[in-house]
Amino acid sequence: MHWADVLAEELLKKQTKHVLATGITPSGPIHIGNMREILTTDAVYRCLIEKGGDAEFIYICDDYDPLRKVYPHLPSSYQQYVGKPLSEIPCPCGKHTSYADHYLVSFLGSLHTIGVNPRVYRASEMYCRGDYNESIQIALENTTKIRNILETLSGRKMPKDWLPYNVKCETCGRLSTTHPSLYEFPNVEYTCDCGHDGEVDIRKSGQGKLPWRVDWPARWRMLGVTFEPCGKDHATVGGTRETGAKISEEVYRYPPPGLLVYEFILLKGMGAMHSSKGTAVSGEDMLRMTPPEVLRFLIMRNQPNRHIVFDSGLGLLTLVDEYDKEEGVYFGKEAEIKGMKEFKKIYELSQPYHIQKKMPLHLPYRHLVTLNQIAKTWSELKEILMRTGQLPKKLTKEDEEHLRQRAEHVRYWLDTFAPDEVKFEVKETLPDITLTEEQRTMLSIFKGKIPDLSWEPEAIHNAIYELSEQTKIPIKTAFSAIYQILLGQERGPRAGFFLSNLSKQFVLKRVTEAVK
RNA sequence: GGGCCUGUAGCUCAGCUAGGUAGAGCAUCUGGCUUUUAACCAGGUGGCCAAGGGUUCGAAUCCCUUCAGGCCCGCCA
Repeated sequence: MHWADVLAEELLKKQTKHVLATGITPSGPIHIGNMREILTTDAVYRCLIEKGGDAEFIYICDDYDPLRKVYPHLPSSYQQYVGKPLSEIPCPCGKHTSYADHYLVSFLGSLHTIGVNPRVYRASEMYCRGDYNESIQIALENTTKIRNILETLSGRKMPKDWLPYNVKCETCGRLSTTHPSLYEFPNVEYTCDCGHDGEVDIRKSGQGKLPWRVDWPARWRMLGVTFEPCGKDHATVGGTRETGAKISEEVYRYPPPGLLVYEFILLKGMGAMHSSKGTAVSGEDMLRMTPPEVLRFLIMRNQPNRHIVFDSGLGLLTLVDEYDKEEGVYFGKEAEIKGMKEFKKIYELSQPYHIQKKMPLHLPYRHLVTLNQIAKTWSELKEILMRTGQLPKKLTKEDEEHLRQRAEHVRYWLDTFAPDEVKFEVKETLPDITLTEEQRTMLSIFKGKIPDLSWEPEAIHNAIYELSEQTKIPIKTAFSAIYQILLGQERGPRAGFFLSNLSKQFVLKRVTEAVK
């Protein structure tokens, strides 16, 4: 059974109604780990629905969290906002209503692309609307209990007059610089590093926030959460997962949800992804270079508790090939490979939206890498494919859209992470190169042959071989001459294939210029 | 100090949530193909499943111990 089915069945044993939650703080651009949290939840959600469960998928945007520091992606002027809730900090680009919104909007866009559309809650709204008021009061009244749980389980020492409540300073608006000192219903007294001392009435909303370790369990009860994945960073002994479960049970009297721990996604050769460290491959990059169904495939085929190594180089091409292979097997066009388990379920879960009735058109992904460097736009690319008979005459809308999307992803990959060895550029004019005498001879014979040559990969390839024999120059040298006059480099994509995708006139013209 | 993950062919890994003859891709070798961005086709070689113990008629798979590597936590979240 697929892991998502196993989890769904475990949940259904308890009850049929479920609320699956994910919570991600919009403190910066989406990263790959977030993707895993979202997609893991989505997989369980889909399985629950499929098995007749009554499930809801929610996303809680922790936009009331204070800005921790000036992250690498921020201008240094953001120093003044450190400590303020993300929802009350101006947008870095100026187009959104707040800092949090800036990242939330693109995050939700990314989710939509990969086929995830949860119900969105914003912590800032929940706090300001008063949803948390009761939870805050419960927490404050159980200060000793919470304090004991935290000190016992996590082994950390809390300050003497610690309270499970972070006041937002009425003067400077910061959450992280205040020190609550005394709670006497309904007031919390506090001092702030900005010099302001005061007290807030917790019956009024939006005056402060529960610390994370308390906020999490409070929210479970409030929203009826029954399942939530968490990264392994939370899963350590004495970590938030453990203290959260205890606080949920003993303070909020709510059975803690199933807290699935997922492993991190590592980058090949770079280690773990981390939201605040500014890593080499952002989630955005990953989404733009990986087709959505392939990204889902990557998550779905791996058990959540195993780490995944994402290779943004040639490994990406292999991943897409593997996806296509699996697709072929799913539609019965290719034989199943021994040891390929759960391929059916994995394929289904990999689809962002619906499953196609017919198998999508396959074009080798590596080939798209070549074509994308010959054609500049999708319409040019399509024209080449049509002209060379690589596409069926009647191209369905779905297939065209599928190919166009893949072409876009390939293009982004080429612009960013593709290794140099797969890159080339068809030069607009004859590159500044020096050909040997024998190469010139070969090319001039080739020039004579072109007009009558059937412009197909094999024919072209054979013609070059004949030339090599005729002129007695090594085949390598012959190929090299062709790459040099077109690309200005020694090597290139498979010659026959490559040339057939260029127009005959263009090649003839270039060869003519080269032997002048 | 603690937690999680990993250890299966030369390399990358699947198989471990069904205990029942050890799998794939790459590499290598053979044959075919006039042989290029990690070419294609057919076939072959290749494994004490990290080590040890236990459960079992039967263990890569379940349990315990050990070893090695990776990541995370021990500020905040």
